[in-house]
Amino acid sequence: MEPTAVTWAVLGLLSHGPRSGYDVKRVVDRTIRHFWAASYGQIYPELKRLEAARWIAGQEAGRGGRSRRVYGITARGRRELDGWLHGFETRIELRDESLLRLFFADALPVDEALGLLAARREGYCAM
Amino acid sequence: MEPTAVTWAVLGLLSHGPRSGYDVKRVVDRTIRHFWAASYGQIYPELKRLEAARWIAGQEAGRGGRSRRVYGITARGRRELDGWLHGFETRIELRDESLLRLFFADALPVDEALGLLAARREGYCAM
DNA sequence: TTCTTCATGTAAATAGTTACATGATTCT
DNA sequence: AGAATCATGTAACTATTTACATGAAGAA
Repeated sequence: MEPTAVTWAVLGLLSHGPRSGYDVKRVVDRTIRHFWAASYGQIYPELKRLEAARWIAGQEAGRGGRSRRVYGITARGRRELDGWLHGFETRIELRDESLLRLFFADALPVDEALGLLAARREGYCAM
Repeated sequence: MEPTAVTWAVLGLLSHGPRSGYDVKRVVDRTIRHFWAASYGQIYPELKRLEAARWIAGQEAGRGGRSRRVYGITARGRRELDGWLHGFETRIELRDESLLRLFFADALPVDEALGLLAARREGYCAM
C-alpha cells in the first residue's frame, strides 16, 4: 500500500487503541492537528484503504440502530508503523499569513507595522 | 478579483519593484518560502489574473530571441495590498512529519525515542 | 420536543506540486 | 561543445477542505 499524508496519523492513533472514524477525527482535532491536520474526507477513505491492506481490522460495533465501525491495528500495521518511525523523511511545511504580512509591513507607517508585530505576538500567545 | 493563497505573496514582492515570473519564483524561494511557498504552477497563472484585474501591469522586456515579461504593481494594486496589510485574517498551518513521529515515539524503546528527539533538534538547527 | 452529539460517508470544489515541453543565452 | 541558467507556460496528478446528506441516541 502506498502511504499518503494521513496514513501515519491514522495508523499511529489506532496503535494507541481501537477507534471509529469519528473517534479518530475527534482525537486528531484535540492533539496532532496542531502539526498534522486531517479531515473526514481524508480519514474515512484512508480507513478503508488501511483495512484493505490489512494494516488495520474493522469490526461492526453499532448499538441499536446507530452504525459504528471500530478499527484496530494489526500486527502488520504495527510493523509498518515501526518502519515509518525509524525513517528519516522529514516533510516540514509552514503557511503563516501573519508572517507574510509582517514581511511586507515595510509598506506601512512604522507605528502600524509595530502594531502588526504586537498583534502577531498576542496571536501566538493565544494559540 | 477573488484573492487566492498566492495573490498577496506575488503582489507583495512586486511592490518592492518590477519583476518577471521567473524572478518572482527565485525571490520567493530565497525568502518567504519558509512560511509561504509558491510554485511556477501558481505564480504564472496568478500573474495573468493580477494583470487582468489591473493590480499589476506587464511589459515585454525580452532581449534578443529570449522572451521576458516584467510586471509592476499599479496604484490599484498598492491599495489592495494595503487593505490586506490592515486585515486580521491569520491563516496558520503547520505540517511537520518529525513532530508526528515524535508524537507516536512511545511505541519505540526509550533510547530510540530519544534518538528521534535529538535528530529533530539537529534538524531544526540546520534549518 | 428540540438541540446536541454520535456516526458514516462522499461529491464538488479548491489548492498545490511535479514534471515536462520549448528554446535562448551565458559560462566553462 | 556542453552545461548551467534564463525564461515561460501548462497538463496531469495529488492533496485537502467544505459542505452536504442521512439518521439514531441522548440531554435539556
